[in-house]
Amino acid sequence: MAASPATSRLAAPRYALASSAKSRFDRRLAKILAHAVNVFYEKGYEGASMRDLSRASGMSLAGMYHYFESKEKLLYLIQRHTFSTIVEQLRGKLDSTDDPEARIRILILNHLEYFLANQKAMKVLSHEDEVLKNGFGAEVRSLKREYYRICLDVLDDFKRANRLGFSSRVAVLSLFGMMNWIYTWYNPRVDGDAAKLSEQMGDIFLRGIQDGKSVRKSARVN
Amino acid sequence: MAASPATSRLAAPRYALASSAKSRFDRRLAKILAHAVNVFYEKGYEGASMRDLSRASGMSLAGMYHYFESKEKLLYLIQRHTFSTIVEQLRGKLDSTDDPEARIRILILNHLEYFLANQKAMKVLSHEDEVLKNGFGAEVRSLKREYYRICLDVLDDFKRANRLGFSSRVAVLSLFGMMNWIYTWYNPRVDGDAAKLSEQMGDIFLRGIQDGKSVRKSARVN
DNA sequence: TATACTGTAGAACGAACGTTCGAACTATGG
DNA sequence: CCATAGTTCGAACGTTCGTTCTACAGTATA
Repeated sequence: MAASPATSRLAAPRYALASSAKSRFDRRLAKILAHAVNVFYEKGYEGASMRDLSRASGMSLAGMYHYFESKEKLLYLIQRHTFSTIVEQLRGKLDSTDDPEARIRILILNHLEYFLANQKAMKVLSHEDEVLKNGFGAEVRSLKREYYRICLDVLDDFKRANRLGFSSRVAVLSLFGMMNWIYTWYNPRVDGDAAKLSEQMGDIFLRGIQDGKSVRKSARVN
Repeated sequence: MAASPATSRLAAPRYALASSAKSRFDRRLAKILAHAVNVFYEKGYEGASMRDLSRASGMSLAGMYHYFESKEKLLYLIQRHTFSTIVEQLRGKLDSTDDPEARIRILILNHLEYFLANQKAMKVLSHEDEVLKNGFGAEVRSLKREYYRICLDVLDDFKRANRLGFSSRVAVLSLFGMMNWIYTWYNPRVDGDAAKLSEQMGDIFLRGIQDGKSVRKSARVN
């Protein structure tokens, strides 16, 4: 048979990556993933060839297949790692307070901090979110739903605490839009760091979902 | 020689499409573009093959090349048409009033109306915005800057009229994010039509960029 | 009816794609 | 020092890619 290790070690913590993975295999794989992120970031998933990816990692084309069985799995590993890390981080930080507004601020800051620190991975996550099919796609979509659920709950708490009437769904999805879109325009020199940006977006969003006489209904179209 | 018409008619209003294009050639091309939008929408630019595109238009692979000289040009024609139409529509509608807030409402409604009515084309425009290089890319980017400029001016008017202090850049780009992101989540059955959505987003955004005691600075993180 | 141009498609081009195979290398442990 | 497992890669597989060539049918003009 002579099966490759990636397929033979069926159980075992193959593809650890999240925790303190120590084996030579895991460290090498993590390096490959990091280089692959750069290539996917620049050329897109379909536009990046296995030859591009192997060149970027300084490894032969065939050698890559020792670490993962397909290009699709490579994208899956990147997306899973990125998504589960941001969910994990958010969970930890939200524990620090019960104040509903502060929790929304935390959510925004965490998202933008992670987004800007891992901009390329986050673009690959946002931009290539429909290419994974079947099993891999289902797993990533499940992580996404989990993240969405957490944020929706944070918003619902705020809404209840302040007796507000906005649609939580539209609000949270609008907020995601504001934040995820930055990969198309962010420039550190003119836009500052995550703290500055999250304060600005937080201000807009938090004022936006609260009641206020400031909005003149008369100015509405139709 | 036997040059194809697409390359031989050098001057002339080849690729009219925007205005009331009447020739058999233009009508057929418009049909192909419409079908191509569907395919790009579902598979992405790189993921869609010329064979997919020809199948969708019910035309042979070779026959397509009578209407445009490359796959890249096909994407360019789609993007240019979509973008110049939305810019043109916005220009027309903004003329109807001078009220700064009403103009922002118009901008949002126009964007969402067009976005939802041409959701597939708008996704192709948003999602495949980096694949066009050189000449084609420069032209589309120029249209994008024009649209950005108009929106920035509308926001600046509002800011000046109400003596507000927000960053117009961050505000307009956040607004684009809110609006453009909807292609990832919009469901007509639960989210209603463009008018409803633009009222909700308009409320969030307009309150968000105005001053108000509602935002507790104390709740800020760090 | 002869002439010229427009529109269409079958077949093929070379290049690039994701993936596989087997041989060769290196590291480890008895 | 040999045996074994883990790691690497050149070469090639079959397929699909975007594009082109050529021949031919349709249509309008003269």
